[in-house]
Amino acid sequence: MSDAEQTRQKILEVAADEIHQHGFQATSLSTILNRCCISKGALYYHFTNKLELGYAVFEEVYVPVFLATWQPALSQADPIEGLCEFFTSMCESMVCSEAVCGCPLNNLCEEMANVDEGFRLKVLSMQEKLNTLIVEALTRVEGELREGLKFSQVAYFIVSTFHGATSLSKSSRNKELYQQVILELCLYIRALKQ
Amino acid sequence: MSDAEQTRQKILEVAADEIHQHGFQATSLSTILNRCCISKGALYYHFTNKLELGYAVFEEVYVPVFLATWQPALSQADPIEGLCEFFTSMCESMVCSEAVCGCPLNNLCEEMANVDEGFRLKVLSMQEKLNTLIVEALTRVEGELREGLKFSQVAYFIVSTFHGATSLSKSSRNKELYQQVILELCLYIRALKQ
DNA sequence: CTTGCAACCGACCAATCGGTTTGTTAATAT
DNA sequence: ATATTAACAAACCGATTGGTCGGTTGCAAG
Repeated sequence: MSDAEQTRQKILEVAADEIHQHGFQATSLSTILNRCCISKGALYYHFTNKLELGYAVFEEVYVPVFLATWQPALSQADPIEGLCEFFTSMCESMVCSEAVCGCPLNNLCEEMANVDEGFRLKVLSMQEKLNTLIVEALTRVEGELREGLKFSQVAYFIVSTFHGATSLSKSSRNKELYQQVILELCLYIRALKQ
Repeated sequence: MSDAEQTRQKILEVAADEIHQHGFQATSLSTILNRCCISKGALYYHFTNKLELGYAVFEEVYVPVFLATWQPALSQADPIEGLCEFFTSMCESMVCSEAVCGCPLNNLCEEMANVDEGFRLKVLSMQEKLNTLIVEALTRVEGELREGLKFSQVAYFIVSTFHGATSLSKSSRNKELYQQVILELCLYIRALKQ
């Protein structure tokens, strides 16, 4: 990797972390510059402005991580159990002490959907993509599931609940509340089977 | 109401709207001043600083509205149907064209839980309060419900899903997706009955 | 008639914001 | 050897931020 590319990646990495922690609007470029030990000239050499930096973070950091997080659960032989184990492991890997920053994508959705159309469409696109993945996984084991289920509706429901649980854990900083919602969600998911 | 109190209320009202639309941090005091047609002196006569104004908006605007929104649904003879009708009506009253700003409390939770401890605790307190209300409502009709239900867990689950659905509607600006999650949520809630 | 205070005005402040511009340096191409 | 360019550094910019402060007004009590 060239020096320039290394600089760019460092900026993306730090920016992703800052945006995850403080949101896009509250993220200060000067903070990113300090953490990267670079000058403003370097940043504006690689990105045209703050918004484009935000888009790049979304596309090149958040999206790949997001997909890599969900994919394994859904590509398991039994996606029902795959999802339940995924949610449960998210629960266990949650460290109480450190600040809970939530899902970067969901955060951007909450913060930016009304502010910038670009962010809104990108987030929406990812939500639809995830929905498709879940629907495909459910369709794969359709025979084992109850009849009359609307897969897309179920998929949106699952993701909504998961994000809602994440939101709850933000305010409570309490593993337990989060765990309760996840437990109930797993009950719901397993009840999709016949 | 005295002139001073009228000024204070006007500030609260406008600030509540601005925070709802743009979040707390992105809300500019000068915008509030312009909309209220008052000077900075007036604002700082009534509130010590921006944070205290935010707290006041939370306590005196958001909380009462929040409770007044949920209470009727839960105090119905059949809270199960009450909740379903409440969610459905939220769905119908949603105007597609106008920007969806989400639930003010949930917004503050997402934005401020990691930023300011005061906001976090206030939001958490309201979430617990709402949970208690739902648990009480469910307990009231315990006989009609399935056995083995953990009411608190169910309550947190319901609220999480509802907030997740709101978040989804933010990015999609699509009544339909929101409606789907709500439909599935109503299925879940009604299935709580024996 | 005066004194006092609640209620408010608006100029001012330092700090910070995102963004621009000019300058420098090392490497590479000619 | 010279010219060009990629890859930055750093000073600088106008705008805006939350916040302060000395002054002003209207009313009400003495």
